[in-house]
This record gives sequence, structure tokens and C-alpha cells, in this order.
Amino acid sequence: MQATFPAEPQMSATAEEEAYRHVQRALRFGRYKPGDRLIPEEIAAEIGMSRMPVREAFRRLASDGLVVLRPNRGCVVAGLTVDELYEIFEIRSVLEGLAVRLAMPRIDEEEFEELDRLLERMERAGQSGSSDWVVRHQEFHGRICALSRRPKLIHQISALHAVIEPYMRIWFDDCDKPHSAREEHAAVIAALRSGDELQAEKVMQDHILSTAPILAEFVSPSR
Amino acid sequence: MQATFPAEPQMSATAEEEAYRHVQRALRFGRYKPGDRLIPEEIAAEIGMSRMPVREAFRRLASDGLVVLRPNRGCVVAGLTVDELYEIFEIRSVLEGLAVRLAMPRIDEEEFEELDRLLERMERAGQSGSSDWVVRHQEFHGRICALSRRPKLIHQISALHAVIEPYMRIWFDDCDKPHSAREEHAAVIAALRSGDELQAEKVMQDHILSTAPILAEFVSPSR
DNA sequence: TTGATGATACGTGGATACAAAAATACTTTA
DNA sequence: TAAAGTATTTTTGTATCCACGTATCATCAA
Repeated sequence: MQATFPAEPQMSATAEEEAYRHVQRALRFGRYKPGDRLIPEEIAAEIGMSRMPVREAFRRLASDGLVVLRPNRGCVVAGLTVDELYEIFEIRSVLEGLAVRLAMPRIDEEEFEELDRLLERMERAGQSGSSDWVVRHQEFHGRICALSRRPKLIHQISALHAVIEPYMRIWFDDCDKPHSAREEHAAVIAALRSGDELQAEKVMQDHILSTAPILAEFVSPSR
Repeated sequence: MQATFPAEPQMSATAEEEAYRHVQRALRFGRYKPGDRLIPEEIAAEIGMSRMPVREAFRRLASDGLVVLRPNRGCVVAGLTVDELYEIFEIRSVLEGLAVRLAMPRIDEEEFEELDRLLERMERAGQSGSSDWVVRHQEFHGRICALSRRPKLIHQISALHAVIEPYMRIWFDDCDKPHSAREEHAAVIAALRSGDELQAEKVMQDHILSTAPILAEFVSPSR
């Protein structure tokens, strides 16, 4: 329903939808910096529509936490404080932990091979320095979430990914190594293979929480 | 930021905000039934404004999952399937579980007394058959969540409460007894007093999951 | 009677226009 | 020169307007 997790087909039907996707995409790719003002008229001109659908899109983006809307003061790109970033990772940890737990019974051998493939692709993207490591990484997490077969859960997790994506990109661009990502994700797969749902849930939680402090380096220090 | 959890002060600044609160309130109190169409013009007339702010409010309400917006087909009150209801309770269980875990270190004796008071109030409302048992119940959960001091977490949980509130009201109206609610909530307090964070988290999770099947009786059978 | 077909009315999405508020630049004065 | 107040320009918030899509209902054929 929203927030391109691994990928999203579906042609935009309404102008509002188009504006929503357009701005969301721009935000996720870091085209605007936190604090930047988004001027409805400019964006409307970019996509060739009037301000109205753009304004409506802003409401949804604000609900997603991607922008902040203040009365009579317009729309500014949301920035995260360190606290907020940690909070998002705490929430992600329990949500994706739940997803893993629910996904486990659904994973057969074929699916394990797919996960291995995704891990491999992520690794290759990481080594080649290509910044679609971020995309691959989300693809991996997204695949597991999808297996939980819980639309609302998937939706919420994907919204959180959208919020942190810009920081993931900065992180990746800054230090070329995707750190110990390979082992961590391999551990998730291993835990899934073990068949112990609670154990797998915990491994995913730990994995997510472990990356929070790393990303925290990249949020603007004070505000 | 949204979704009246225990209560919400703050006068509405913009017309959109007013429309949002107005419709949300109506939905939570069950004034409209699932499947009902919400016609912007009518609602606009009710509050004395034009359709535009109402339409914008619809976008947010759709993000909250309270209504469904389909292109060229307007705004319809969202209804829950049994699956969706269970899913919401699964999500609530991990989210409120997290909230309990994070809240625990913040609770002092004074706070425990407050929780006891809230439990007592909920009980009284339940016995008097007053339907603000639902409000008291949310107040209780909301208090614990608030203690976690995590704004986004609180926001998400409160949004989920808003979605299920109509069903809680139907449940309460239908069978006058608030079932074993008292014991369940007392157990949460007891677990909090024990000081074992993981135990308290689990008690809250179990409490929430246990009410799902009861409420499931009240969602429209098929669709 | 039932199912297809077309006309009509209603509602939605989007654009434009206008008023109010905020931000900015400018002038005046101490 | 700096500060304060004023005027101008932007930009936001809301209302009105128009074109198109959808649903409803009546008509007609099977």
C-alpha cells in the first residue's frame, strides 16, 4: 500500500499518488536534506500538476514521519535526533522479530535458497561499492517480512525502513565496508534454519539493535 | 501528534486538523459503520468548512487505517476482517510488550499507586456498565505506554487502539461483563512490580493476545 | 422474470482564484 | 551603525469551479 519495500509495480492512478511516490522517492534517496523546505508549487511544477495533490501527498508523508507539517509554515524534511533513531530501531527490532517468528513456518528449502541468493547479491553490491547495497539490504529484510504474510506488519516495517534509508545511504557512502553485515544476516538465516522461532526472533532483534549505534554516528549531533 | 490515547488537549489550529479530529472521533465512537461512505461535502458542512480540508484529513485517516480511499470511489469506513484483527493484536502485543519493558525502570512507588488507581477506575466503570470502560481501559494501557517515554512508539500504539476501539465498544455493550479484565491487568501490574523486564513484557503480550479471540467474535463474519 | 444497456444524477479529483499569514527586504531613526 | 518598524513579496490555507468517472435506475430484449 505504500513505501517501496523491495520494489513496487503499479502505475500511479491519481495525481496525489504520483506526487506521493515522487517525493517519497526523492526523500529516500536523500535528494533533500533534513530541514529543507518542500515548496508545493515547485514540486507540483516538477511533475506537472497543481499544488493541491501535492499538499495531500504531504499529509501522508507526514503520517509516515518523512516530513513535518507545521501550520502556516509549510512542509520541511524531517530529521532524526539520536533518540528518535534509537527509538525507530527498537520498534523495528520487535516488529521484524515478530515477522521472523511468523515467517518461520512458511519457509521451505526453496525459500532458503532464495534468501541465500539475496544475501549473496547484497554481499556483491557491498563489495563493488555500489550504493544499491542499501536496496539489496532492504530486499533481504523485505523478503523475510513478506513471508510473514501480514500486510499491516509489512506496511509498518516498510515505513520505518523508508525513514532510515537516507541514513543508511550516508553510512554506506561514508565507510565503504558494509561492516560485518554478512555474518549478521547469515546468522539470521541460520537461526531460521534451526527451527527455533523464539531464537530466530531474538537473533533478528539483536541484529537490528546492533546497527543502531553505527547509524547514530550519522545523524546531526544535537538536533 | 494524533489519536487521542488517554486524552488530548490542544485546540485545533487548522481546518484540516479540526476535520481530522472530528471524523476520527466519530469513527472511534462507532458513529459510522464499516462500509459507510464518507462524503466530504456532508462532513464539511457539519463543521462549517469547505471540502478541501476534509479531503486532506481523509488522507491521514487512511494512513491510520481508519478509512479506505479508492481512486474515483471516495472514502469508505474501514472494516476489519478476522485476520486483520488478529494481525493488529499481534502487532500490539510486541509493541506494548516493548513499551512495558522500557517503562519498567521508570516506575516508582508513586506511579504504581497511580496504576492501581486507574485499574480501580476501570473496574468501577465496568461494573456500572458505563461504556467509558473502554476509555478507562485505554487510559490504563496509555499510562504504561507513556512511561516508556518513546513518542513514536506511543503514537503507533495509540493508532492501533483507535482502529480497534469501535469493536471494543461493541464488545462491551454486548456482554456487560468486562470478563476477566481485572485479573489480567492486575497481573500486568504485578509483573511490573516483580522487576523482571522480560517477564513483564511477556505478561503484557499474553494479556493482549488473549483478548483477540474474544473481539474476533464481533467482526463481521466473512468480509 | 431476469439480464443487458443506456441515460441521468451524483460525487470525486484536480485546477484555479483569493485571502491570510509569514518571511523578507527596506527604510527610517536613534 | 545598529535596531526597530514598515512595506513588499512569498507561501500557505481555504473556497469555488470544472471535467471526468462511477453508480443508479429505468428501459428494453431474451
